[in-house]
Amino acid sequence: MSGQTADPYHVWISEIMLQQTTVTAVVPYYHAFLMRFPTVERLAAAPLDDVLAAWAGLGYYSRARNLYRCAGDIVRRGGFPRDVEGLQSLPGIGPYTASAIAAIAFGVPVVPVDGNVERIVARVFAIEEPLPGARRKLGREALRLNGETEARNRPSDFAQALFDLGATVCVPRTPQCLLCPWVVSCAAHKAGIQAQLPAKTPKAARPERHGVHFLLVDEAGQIVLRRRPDKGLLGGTVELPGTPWRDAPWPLPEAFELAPGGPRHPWRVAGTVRHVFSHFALMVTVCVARVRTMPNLLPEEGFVVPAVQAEGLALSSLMRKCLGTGLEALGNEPTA
DNA sequence: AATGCGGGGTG
DNA sequence: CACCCAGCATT
Repeated sequence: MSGQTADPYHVWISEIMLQQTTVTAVVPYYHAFLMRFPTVERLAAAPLDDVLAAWAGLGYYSRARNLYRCAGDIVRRGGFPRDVEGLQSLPGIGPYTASAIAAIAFGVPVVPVDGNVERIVARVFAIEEPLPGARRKLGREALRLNGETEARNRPSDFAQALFDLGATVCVPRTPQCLLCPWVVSCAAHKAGIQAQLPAKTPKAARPERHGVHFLLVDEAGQIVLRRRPDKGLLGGTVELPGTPWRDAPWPLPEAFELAPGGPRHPWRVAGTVRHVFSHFALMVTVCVARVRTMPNLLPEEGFVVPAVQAEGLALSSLMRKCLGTGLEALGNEPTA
């Protein structure tokens, strides 16, 4: 598997399979796949279902669909693009995979930067800037590392050597520094921080907020909705009536006081819905109740609409989730 | 910028 | 057994 002779079809298949997937998981699939689809032409000519069947068990099945679309594109254009930009324009091929194919199949002097390479580079140069912000910097340093190695003029060998090192020695949690050929020049090892790198931006600690929303259904299949104010979060969208969203969870009796038609309905908990906004996460408890006839509602409590018309309204994805949870619970309930 | 997409490995 | 992993497409 060295140098400029690797078949781009083989490289492409293996790189797609190796996205988010370990080598040991890929190997049997890879061989079986190439037996079944020996060339890109044979792949493009096969039924999609055959391709999906060959992929079954590997996960991330959009990879298989993109692979199939991509095979058609490649055959139509008469072969693989031989540069990063052309490769990246193909479905399922992003920045990493485009660089990997270019380097390994075509000897283009680029360094494909995957998680392994990011980890190795962050450690060798002790780069403490967290990912993903440091991605560009790590890519530049990977190029610099390439220039300092014996394999500098063999992009394919350099890339594959880095993958091997990252997969077997410079592993995420417990790097095997005693086995590492670069231990003496590794800045992170020298500082004793190799296991802490690469750093990652702490996932923005979003405060969690809580609310309770209500799905009230009458015998005619009507429900109560209300419109949010035009300004602010989810402005102008339609929602199930509910409590304000606050930091503390709502004890149900307290929430029921704010339910449409008041607390005197047979409310029960249908489930919870979690939704992440940019600046906080929301946990919604969805409560449902069936009534024979709709109570009279104050205008601010909402309006009555047949449930089947709800999906035509401006429901946010949060409220679609809540409505779905509520309707599902009602559907499972023996009609009283 | 954040999320969903699968399955396998790890602590 | 909950958590973690980290390319690409989509939103």
